[in-house]
Amino acid sequence: MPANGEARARPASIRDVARLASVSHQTVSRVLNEHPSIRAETRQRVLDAIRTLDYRPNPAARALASSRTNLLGILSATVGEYGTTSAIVAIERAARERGYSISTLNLPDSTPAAIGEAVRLLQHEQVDGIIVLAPQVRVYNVIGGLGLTVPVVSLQTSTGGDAESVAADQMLGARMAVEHLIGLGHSDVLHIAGPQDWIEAESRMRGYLDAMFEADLPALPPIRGDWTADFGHFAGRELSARRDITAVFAANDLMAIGLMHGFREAGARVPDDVCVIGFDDIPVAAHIWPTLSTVRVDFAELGRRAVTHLLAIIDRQDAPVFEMLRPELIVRESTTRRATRP
Amino acid sequence: MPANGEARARPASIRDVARLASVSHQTVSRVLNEHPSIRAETRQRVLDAIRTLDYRPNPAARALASSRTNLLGILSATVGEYGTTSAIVAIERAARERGYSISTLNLPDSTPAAIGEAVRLLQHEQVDGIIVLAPQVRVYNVIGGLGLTVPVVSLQTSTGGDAESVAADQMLGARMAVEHLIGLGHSDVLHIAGPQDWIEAESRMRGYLDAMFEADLPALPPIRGDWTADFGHFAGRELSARRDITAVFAANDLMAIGLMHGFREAGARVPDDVCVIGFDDIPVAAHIWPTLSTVRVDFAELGRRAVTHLLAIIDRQDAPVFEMLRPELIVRESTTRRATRP
DNA sequence: AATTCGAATGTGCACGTTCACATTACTCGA
DNA sequence: TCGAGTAATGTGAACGTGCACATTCGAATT
Repeated sequence: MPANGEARARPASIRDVARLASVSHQTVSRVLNEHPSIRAETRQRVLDAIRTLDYRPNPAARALASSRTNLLGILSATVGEYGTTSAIVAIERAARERGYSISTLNLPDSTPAAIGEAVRLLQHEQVDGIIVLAPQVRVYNVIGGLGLTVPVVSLQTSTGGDAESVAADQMLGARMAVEHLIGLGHSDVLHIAGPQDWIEAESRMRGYLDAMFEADLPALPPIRGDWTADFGHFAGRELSARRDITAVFAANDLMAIGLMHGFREAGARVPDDVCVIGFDDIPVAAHIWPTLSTVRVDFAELGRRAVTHLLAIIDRQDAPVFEMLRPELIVRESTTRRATRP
Repeated sequence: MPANGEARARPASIRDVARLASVSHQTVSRVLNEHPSIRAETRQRVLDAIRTLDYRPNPAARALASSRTNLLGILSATVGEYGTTSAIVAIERAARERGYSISTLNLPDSTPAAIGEAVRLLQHEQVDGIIVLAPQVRVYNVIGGLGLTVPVVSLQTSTGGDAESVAADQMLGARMAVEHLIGLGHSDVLHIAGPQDWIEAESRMRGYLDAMFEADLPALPPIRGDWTADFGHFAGRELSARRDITAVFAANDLMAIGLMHGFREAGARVPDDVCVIGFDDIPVAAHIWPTLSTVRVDFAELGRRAVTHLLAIIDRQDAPVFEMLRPELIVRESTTRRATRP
């Protein structure tokens, strides 16, 4: 009969709990994992012992024995962007609420080698699933070709079939923006697109093209940007020479803001000479001058859906099918009704 | 001699490597952990076997055996803010480069209960160290009172002694901003501060007060904001009635931008009627109208330092002592020289 | 050639959990 | 009253690594 009055250095283990509750360690394990065949009175005794000892199962041991880690990997390419950041925060919250931890991995670049290495690293950490927030076509191609065994859910893919449920209808959002401009009487609407490889860039451009086509207006060749305000700034200065353009739909708010800056420097007034609308509704959009019209997407909700979806796959349940998230048009000063042409 | 042509379901273990290299598993372990007493030829044989089998040590097993996880916890309160986000990305990169993974935990609120629970959660994940990005005095008090065994490094603490080396000199930054305004001839400078509990808010306010005092100017009672552009907007409308104020130093860019919005709505022109300077240099600051003067802090460098510092503590080495990071004053349109008073 | 000592390597167990299987307790019907 | 069948619990062995200790090897010293 060992004297047990000593101060314990180590945290309590499952066997300590078992001893205190006068059961076997396996019974404790059953209580923890909600096995059905446990007498209510026994369960209570175990739970009491757990509380008394402030016992928490050791995740490393659990992972080793069960090869389940309760860890979700986030593979991201573009942290710093507003949308990505919001989504990540939401994912982390949602995951914690369900007992999962998050391991983030930010891609240094999106070469196939880097992507492959990143995925291998996450896989090696034995994550139970991966959420991909790297909306570049290339990334999906690489990951698809890797023959992974861990489930992967990606935000904003519009290429595959099943990932649709974790996407916002960006094409629709872009259409809403462009149709809004057309509704104001603009017929010469230019699009500043995102980089070629980006899925979101493609969807938004597609929305632009569709809206123009349906309104029977000639679509202008889009300009490829890189999402940054600096690029928008540059483009604005270049474009101000072209008097034929009366409205611009920029693929994100940062480029829209830079664009307005460029216009301003060149003497073109927004919205009087040219209207500008962005995409994302970043927090400053409502406060800059002129306040920026834009399209809002609930990135946080997207993140939560990704977690729900992924956990369903992990637990081999049917993943709930969501409709694509509907963006919201936010009209502000940068697209007020312009004087109709004489 | 076992036939080994079978397809393996499980990844290779340390014993598989040992068998292939004709050594004991312990020798493999020594090679992995860079034990000095290994014959070069043996090491090479082991390394070859590792490459052949694409072996990677199992983190869960390693954590269980050594109770070291190679995991760093990030406790954050304010993701979404530009500075925090930049720092987190940098931390993650720096940590990965040194073989550590990151577990992020975003505080839902900063009540002592939530903080305690968060820290306990991280501790229970057996993180080797924690980086705190929750610059509220309260948070440190709670954590300090917890008697933690894992090393904690926090960004931007100015209360304790040793954490100084992972901080930017925000007080200096604030002084630079205010002295800049004073240099332009302003004597009635108002400060829009951050929330009371925030260390950064206090440092920036202190810088304001010091600069005013040294210039022999009366410091106006600061207004407490909440970091958001919306608050700045509100404050701007309120303040525009006060004609005595000719310059405002806002504790961050978002409030500065909102403030300019409020002024604009009330008919006060920036910088002609009132100058505004912010803090952070968020990406849009250079592109809004008027372009925003501000103070730039290298948050990414701060994050890298935090990692360096923390790993040194974990490895029981002397932590390198950095000087506080020096902020940089960025002068733009919002604080151009104003007409001197008649 | 024997002795010594450090370098190089091997052996077995511990870490804390889950899994497969074994055992005991209880319920119900004949 | 007994057996069958299921509910409830227990036993021992993994999982893959690091640690403490034991052993062997080799060269230098006497």
